[in-house]
Amino acid sequence: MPRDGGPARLRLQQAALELYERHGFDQVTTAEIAARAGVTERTFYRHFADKREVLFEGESGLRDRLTAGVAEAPSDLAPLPALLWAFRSTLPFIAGNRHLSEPLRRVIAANPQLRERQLTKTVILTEALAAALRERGTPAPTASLTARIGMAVYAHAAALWFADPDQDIDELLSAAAADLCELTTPLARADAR
Amino acid sequence: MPRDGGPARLRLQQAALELYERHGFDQVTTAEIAARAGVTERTFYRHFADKREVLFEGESGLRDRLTAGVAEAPSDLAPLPALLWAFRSTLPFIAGNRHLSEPLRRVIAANPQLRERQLTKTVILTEALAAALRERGTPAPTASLTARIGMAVYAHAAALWFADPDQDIDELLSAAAADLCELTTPLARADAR
DNA sequence: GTCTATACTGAGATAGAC
DNA sequence: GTCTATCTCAGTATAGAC
Repeated sequence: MPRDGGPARLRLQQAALELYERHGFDQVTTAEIAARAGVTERTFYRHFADKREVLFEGESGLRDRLTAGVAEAPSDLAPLPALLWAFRSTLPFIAGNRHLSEPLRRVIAANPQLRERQLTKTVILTEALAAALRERGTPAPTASLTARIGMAVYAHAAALWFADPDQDIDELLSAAAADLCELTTPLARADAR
Repeated sequence: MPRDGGPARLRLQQAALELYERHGFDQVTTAEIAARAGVTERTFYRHFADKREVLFEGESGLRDRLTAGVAEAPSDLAPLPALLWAFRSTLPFIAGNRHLSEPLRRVIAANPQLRERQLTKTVILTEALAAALRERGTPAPTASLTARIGMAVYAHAAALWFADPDQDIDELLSAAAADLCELTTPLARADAR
């Protein structure tokens, strides 16, 4: 069996993104992707659990950066500020990779199946952030709630940024955090009930 | 074609839940579900878009109740308190249906495909809540962020409740809201940056 | 209601790295 | 020799087209 140069995995990812973007996710078969990558269809499934997963390798990279950011955040920061600190530390990376992540984003946005998979990745990321907070000593329930709230703020800022890329993402994140404070002040007045 | 008694749709839902629970989602074919419901496989796909969707009819009921709750909430309530008010108004319904929703919950939790679909339903619910807040006059970006935060609080409380059903879900929701306030106080001190 | 494409799975064989 | 990546072949079931 001739093994040509590059790793099949990477070639499959590139082939998939190109074909998905050109013809649409539904119109591309795994056989086509495999053919373009120079391997058989079965090999596709050895590397990726299904037709969607081939696009989401990059997610784990972001996850690693964010959890590392939580670990590196100043230890005197409270849970939520520590999370926001971690988000800020990844913004340069995100903004810098925009030209690469943009086509991927478009492909995912265009297909329900891919959007569905991305939600799963978001949940995994949320759980990873909760675990990272627990590593800092945050109690488990607090860590879980903080991760959910932090992801909500982050997702909100990201959505605004994607809607209007000219805005500064750092400022959007700060604004979202400030908005969160405003939203919760009436709750504090009403006390625990 | 003999049409026996009950509506096919309901029989399909019941048959699917029973079979999924007994044999596992992956091990059940749509043909088996249809046969058990006394219809053809084609009829299954007339009623439900895919093998998963058959389990998620109840979600739209909860969505309707929650959006109605947001509309009915006292008009002087700020967005987030209004949302929490709506959540509280649905708690009796949720707690009351527990014996019915429990097996459904187990089936969904046991399968990644079903969990993935549920996440989609959660996103749809979040967007519906944001729309309901806009109907109350909440500006669009605030409505969106509020819906995300509210869902985070609700999901957190629900997770704790499912982990320990003996706790009072109303108190769990209040506690989650109080925890949210505590989480955000250090943010307010650090100001907008 | 019928037919079909294709996503996905399983078992077993081969090729090369170490 | 082991281990891993790949291929071959054969099959099932979902979902969509007709």
